[in-house]
Amino acid sequence: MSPSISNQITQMLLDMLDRDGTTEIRRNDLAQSLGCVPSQINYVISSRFTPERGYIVESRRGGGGYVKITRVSLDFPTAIMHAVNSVGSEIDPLAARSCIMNLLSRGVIEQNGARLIAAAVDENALRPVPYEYRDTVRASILKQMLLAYSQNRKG
Amino acid sequence: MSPSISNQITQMLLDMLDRDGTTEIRRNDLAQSLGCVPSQINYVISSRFTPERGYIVESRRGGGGYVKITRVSLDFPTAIMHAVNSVGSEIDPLAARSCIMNLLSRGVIEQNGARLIAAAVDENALRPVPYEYRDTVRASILKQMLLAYSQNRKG
DNA sequence: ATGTAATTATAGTCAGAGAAAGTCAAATTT
DNA sequence: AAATTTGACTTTCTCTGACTATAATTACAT
Repeated sequence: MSPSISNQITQMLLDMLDRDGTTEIRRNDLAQSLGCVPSQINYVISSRFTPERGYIVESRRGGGGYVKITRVSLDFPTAIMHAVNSVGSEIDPLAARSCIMNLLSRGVIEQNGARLIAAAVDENALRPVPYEYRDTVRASILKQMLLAYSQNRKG
Repeated sequence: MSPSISNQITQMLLDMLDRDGTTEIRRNDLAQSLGCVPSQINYVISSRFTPERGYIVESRRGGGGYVKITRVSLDFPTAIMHAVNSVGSEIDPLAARSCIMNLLSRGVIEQNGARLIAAAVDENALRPVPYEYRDTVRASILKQMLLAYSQNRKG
């Protein structure tokens, strides 16, 4: 893991979330204590704690304001369907990765499956497809695989 | 073994890999320290650390970016490596299917894995890719997935 | 005491600068 | 001819700060 500030913030938030699945912060304080500008917290949240990835974020401005992050969890079929539906007709490498990681971290899919799916939709595997089609192909493969995955086992 | 810069880079990466099978570099730093242009690192990676030779490469751009190379474990079934090498640069749906079935029937891969791989290289998933590229893409994906599979525990 | 205005305390947005890595094809070496 | 070397250009990800939006609190007038 790279030592970028964004990654530190991410890690810190994940640690807090690991305790009870929810965390509430004061944006400015956190930024202060990490030595970055407040808006970077927003950047991290919007690039990593997305609904796609299984988080809901609420906030409030003004005096006594806060930012609250909650990790949501769904049952297997619902989670898979949700994921499939969220994919759309195109998906870029980062979003695909997020989608897979999200399912993995929530225990919807397993490490082995995640690896296979990740390998299939990786930019590396898709190199031979013309750039303009890549995200469309990625979406197609991802959806097919998730569907196939849901056939896989014990519900 | 000429002392070309590419060979030096290769050797350095191999040395790093010998420690724990994985290595993460900052492309620009490495290029700097070896006195070559950054893009030469890409050349080395794409010419020597290929899936056929048993390497998985991941990377990230932007601040805190990196290039990570992983060598699949030395004790993984040679059968998989054989399969990867037998695939070539193109493969049609039928051949792909029989490749997968073959590995499955020999117990090299499992039902679940076979299903995922089959889904990914299926004509259905690849529909969005122009016909002329399909078999090439299929080959690329298949190889990447088999390689990823060989990373799975209890293989 | 009550309603309104001013002030203060937060958080959000966005565009631009900065930091890596990737691509491609021409030039060079082997 | 094939492999290597190079650098100009592209794409992606991160960081920053000026500006905006909203909520709570305080001040003030009635």
